[in-house]
Amino acid sequence: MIRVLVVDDEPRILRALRINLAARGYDVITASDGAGALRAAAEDPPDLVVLDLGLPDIDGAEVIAGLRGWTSVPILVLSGRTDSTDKVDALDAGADDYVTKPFGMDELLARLRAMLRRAGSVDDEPLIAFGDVVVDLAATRVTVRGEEIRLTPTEWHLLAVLARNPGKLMSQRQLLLEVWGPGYETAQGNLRLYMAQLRSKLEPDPSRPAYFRTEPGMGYRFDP
Amino acid sequence: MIRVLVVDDEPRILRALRINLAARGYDVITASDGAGALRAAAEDPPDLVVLDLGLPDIDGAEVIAGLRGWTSVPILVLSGRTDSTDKVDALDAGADDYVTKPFGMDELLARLRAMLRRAGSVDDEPLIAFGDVVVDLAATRVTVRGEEIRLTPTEWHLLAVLARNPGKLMSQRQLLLEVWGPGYETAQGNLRLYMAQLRSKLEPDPSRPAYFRTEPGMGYRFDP
DNA sequence: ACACCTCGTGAGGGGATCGTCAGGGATCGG
DNA sequence: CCGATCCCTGACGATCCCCTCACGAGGTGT
Repeated sequence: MIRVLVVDDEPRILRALRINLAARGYDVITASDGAGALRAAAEDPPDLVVLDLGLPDIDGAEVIAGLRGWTSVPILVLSGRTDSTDKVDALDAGADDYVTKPFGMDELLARLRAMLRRAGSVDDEPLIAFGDVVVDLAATRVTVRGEEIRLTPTEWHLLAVLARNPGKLMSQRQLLLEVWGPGYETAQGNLRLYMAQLRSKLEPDPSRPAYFRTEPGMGYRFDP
Repeated sequence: MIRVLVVDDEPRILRALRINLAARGYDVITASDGAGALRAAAEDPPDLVVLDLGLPDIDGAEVIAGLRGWTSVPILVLSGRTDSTDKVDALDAGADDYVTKPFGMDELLARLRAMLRRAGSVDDEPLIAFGDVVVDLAATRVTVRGEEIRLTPTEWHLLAVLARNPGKLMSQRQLLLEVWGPGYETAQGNLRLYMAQLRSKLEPDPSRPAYFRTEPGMGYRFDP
């Protein structure tokens, strides 16, 4: 079953999309603001996101960035604005397609099919291995020497962001923004805490980390 | 270099696309009918196809099918028809995106970027190499003979400024302003210190610098 | 030859950052 | 109502980094 996350603050459109998508056999989950969308996506990763730009709480581009930090799920943006710069901004922020309201339902469905087709054909290596650890990003599972390890949602989210950027230095600000969202950029104590949790669960010798390395004053680096 | 195949029978549009794409650094090849498009794609596979539906010889859907038979290259369809069924047909035939004429050039370019991003063919990793040293600005990583070298934040900041201006003489005032910010323009002792640290970590013979050269009385020059 | 300036090098104190532990509040399920 | 789980906050040593100071080397003009 293909899971679709629909984000829109207008109940009318939300209802229309839910009905039409459900009728085609999609599993639909919904959110009516940006924070809810990020939360819903985190706890139950969808295969496709339909995102309205005119949300009441968070700017659309930030929602896209928040998703792109840890997932490559296809994102289709809905917007009432026909302004060209909005389209360019959304697409460059990481969206995959852009449809202006009012839209034809059959066209929207065709675009969703095209996105799913492309996402399915690109088989992106969802398995990341280092040491005795295997991380399956698609299945949300991590094992150490074959034993499954339980991670809390926040731990997993942080691991996903790091694992999708192997070898790259991630600044504290970047990590805080992508895991906790806007407004938590100064909660560095938190980041230290969860980094310690990840290390204690995944590192062979947590006191001397080999894979989740600290770059003092700059950030953290995941190095398989 | 990213190769784009543009297929359109209207010389005006063909020219506009060629100029705009070439200006952005794409390698552009063109065709003015379906048969030519299939031939051109076969003998020199492009990374991206922009396809007009109103071709004189072959129906657009057949061109898409002809390409899809052997390649998964992203296809963006151009069309003058706003009819919804055309969009659905084209997308279901295997196209990845659909834009109606008249179109905004910046929107089209943004859609092309989005498609390339998803296809995974954009990997612009600016690498700077000199001697045995490789500097990866995107990942914030430096290696010497394959061994990773740890740099402190200030060291990295200074290196980044120099590496972004290869061969150019940077005055001390300029460097101090870029790295330490306003108010530190007179801390030349500091600059000497960190330049020495960089040389000791990156130069083959730190006492006789080959890449980080001193221009007495003027400043420093990074020369790969 | 001498004074003067700029640059390179070394050592050490002050301060920021990091890892760790303990504890309270919120949520969920039984 | 109670226990379990998870998230966040605060405090504490330990570590690492940045800056200052002092001294010697090399070049330049008088």
